[in-house]
Formats: sequence, structure tokens, C-alpha cells
Amino acid sequence: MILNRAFFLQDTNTVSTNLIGKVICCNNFQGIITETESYIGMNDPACHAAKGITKRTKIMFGLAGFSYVFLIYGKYHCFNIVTEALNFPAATLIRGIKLIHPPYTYINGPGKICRLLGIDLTYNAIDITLSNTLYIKDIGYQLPYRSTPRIGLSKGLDKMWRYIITDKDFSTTTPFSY
DNA sequence: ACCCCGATCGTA
DNA sequence: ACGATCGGGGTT
Repeated sequence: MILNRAFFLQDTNTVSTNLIGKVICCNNFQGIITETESYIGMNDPACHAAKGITKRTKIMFGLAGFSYVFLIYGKYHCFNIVTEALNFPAATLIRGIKLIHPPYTYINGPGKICRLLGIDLTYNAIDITLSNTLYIKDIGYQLPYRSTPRIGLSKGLDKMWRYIITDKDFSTTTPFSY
């Protein structure tokens, strides 16, 4: 079943951990989510919204379940989903997936995911609880994960808000047996 | 108008 | 370890 508003309205770390094992569907690609990160509120120095509402960050203050896509280093896109209550700026970043169909590719890194799935700035501010081109579904997987500090930051490294799958079947480019 | 920076990636 | 590359955001 497709994840609904109530799923994304929860605490961001609840959303980030519950997204492990869910399936992102976009442009005919379907991938198990294997890695996520939380960015939470104006007191999180690594969160883009920490400095307030801007043209770019306003989506994070909006309704949970909308996409937040941004360009990084002039070349790559990062795909997030807005979480928590209206006016509380937070989101979950999708950092790793494994295709559930051939060629069963394991993709680690938000830029590479967006490149493969075809996600660019035109995919920003989409309601993924209503869209039929970009959405996330639950296929009943409950997969173990561990938490670590977030990747690539100069601030907010004290937070253990990166979640990554521990089952090796989902971190290799080979079919999995579930 | 100008300057600095970055939730990355591929190459070395 | 490092450079590419360009929009966002702050400052002049």
C-alpha cells in the first residue's frame, strides 16, 4: 500500500527508520530504501531550514508528504520527503536504494539515486501521497538497520541521524531472496 | 553585482 | 585528497 499523510506527519526519526525497507517508485524504477537521514528543525545546524524560510526551504515548513529536491554542488540532486507538523521544518533524505527488479542495482548516494530515477528540480514540491509518478509503498518488509552520524556535513555531526540497512542482501548488486 | 558555500561524486 | 560546477543566500 502507498504511504499516506499520517506516515510522514510523524517524528522525523520515526519516518526515517520506518522508511528502511519501503519501496520508492519513480519513472518505472522501484527500489528498496536502504539508507536515510533526518534533518530536523531550526535547531539542527545541518538542516537547510535552520536559517529560516527562504525560497528554497519554504517547502520544508509545509505539509508532510511533499518532496523537497535541491541541487548540490552544481551537478547533483538530493531527494527528501517533508516530515512532521505544518510549520515545523524537517525532512528525510533518501541516501540508498536497491532495485527490486533487474539489474538489482544497489545505489549508494543521493546524487546517484536522483540521476538514475530521473529526479531533478521539476520534482520539487510534489505531493508523493497523491502522485502516481513518485510515491513510496509498503510491501511488508521490516529490515534491520543501524544508526551513524550523517554524511558529508561540517555541522551537526553529533546527531546519529543516518540509518543504514545491515542486511547484506540489500547492499550488493545481486538479487535478494525474501 | 559580487562573493562564498555546499545533505556529492568520480578520479587520483 | 581534491576539483568540478552553479544555484541559493547574504551582503554591497
